[in-house]
Amino acid sequence: MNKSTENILKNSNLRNTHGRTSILEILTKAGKPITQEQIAVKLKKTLNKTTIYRNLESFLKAGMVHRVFLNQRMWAYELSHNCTENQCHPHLICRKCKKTTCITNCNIPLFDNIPGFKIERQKILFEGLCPGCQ
Amino acid sequence: MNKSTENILKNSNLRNTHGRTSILEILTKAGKPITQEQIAVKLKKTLNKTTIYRNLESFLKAGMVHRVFLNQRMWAYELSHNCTENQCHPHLICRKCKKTTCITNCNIPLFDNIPGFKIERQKILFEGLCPGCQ
DNA sequence: CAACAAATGCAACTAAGTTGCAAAGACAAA
DNA sequence: TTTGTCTTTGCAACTTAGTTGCATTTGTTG
Ligand SMILES: [Mn+2]
Ligand SMILES: [Mn+2]
Ligand SMILES: [Zn+2]
Ligand SMILES: [Zn+2]
Repeated sequence: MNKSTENILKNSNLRNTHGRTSILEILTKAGKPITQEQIAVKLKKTLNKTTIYRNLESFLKAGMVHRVFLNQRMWAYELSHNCTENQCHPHLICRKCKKTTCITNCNIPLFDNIPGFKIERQKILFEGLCPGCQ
Repeated sequence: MNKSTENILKNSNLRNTHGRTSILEILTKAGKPITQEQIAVKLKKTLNKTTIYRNLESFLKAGMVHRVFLNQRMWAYELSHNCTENQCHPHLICRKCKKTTCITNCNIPLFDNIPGFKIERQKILFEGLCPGCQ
């Protein structure tokens, strides 16, 4: 909807459609990884699930979003603006409430000194308790 | 088949069946996370996939195996003997050959000092190049 | 506005894992 | 070693998450 979203799409050679801007808005508001289905229910004007998946795929290719694995059998997507080139910010899955939280206020070094391997990207998943569950 | 497998099963109140011992042998030989299907093709005497899943589930509950996430849409299972209580050993997925390697010769600290959170377990996934692909 | 490529909706399909149930098997007590 | 009971297994049908093909619609550029 807003100017910056429009420009982001243009710069990635993606057409400015209602679906795309809505999905980006929803991802921005979410502030954490969400699934296709969660996106679908938040949409004011419904979009076919195929379309949602295809849009997410195009965002992925353009580097605008990341696909995150969360111990369930489905993907979750989030804006990649809190990640560096070689490290996604970590996530925590709460043992009690099962919710996922982005951990962005931490400073975890990249462990790229593993003999024999070239480490390009590091992803960390924590299990434990979120602030609300202790 | 061997005595120790038998005892492991007994200690977990799991009956000593041919399927269980074969799956455990296969997991031991594999030395890395493998999927239900990969287990199935390695079996000398075929087992129904439901049975494989159910056995893996019982091993999981007993803490004998871990379920590992590998950027695909299916689970991989491995013996948990290379993990500590609060940290699975990391895995690397090679960008070139797509193979998964266990990283067991590293010493990565647990990042449990994240304000507001109680970290109980840490899982790391690396992307990069394996020794054979550089 | 016209032309064209890109995006969408729909229905059918695939893949991974799950469920219910009847039959077979493990194991311990007698 | 037989018996009884509880566990495990196989099978078929089902579920869930995501994908594919194709006809229609829409965005963008000139
Ligand atoms: Mn996040
Ligand atoms: Mn491993
Ligand atoms: Zn919680
Ligand atoms: Zn490799």
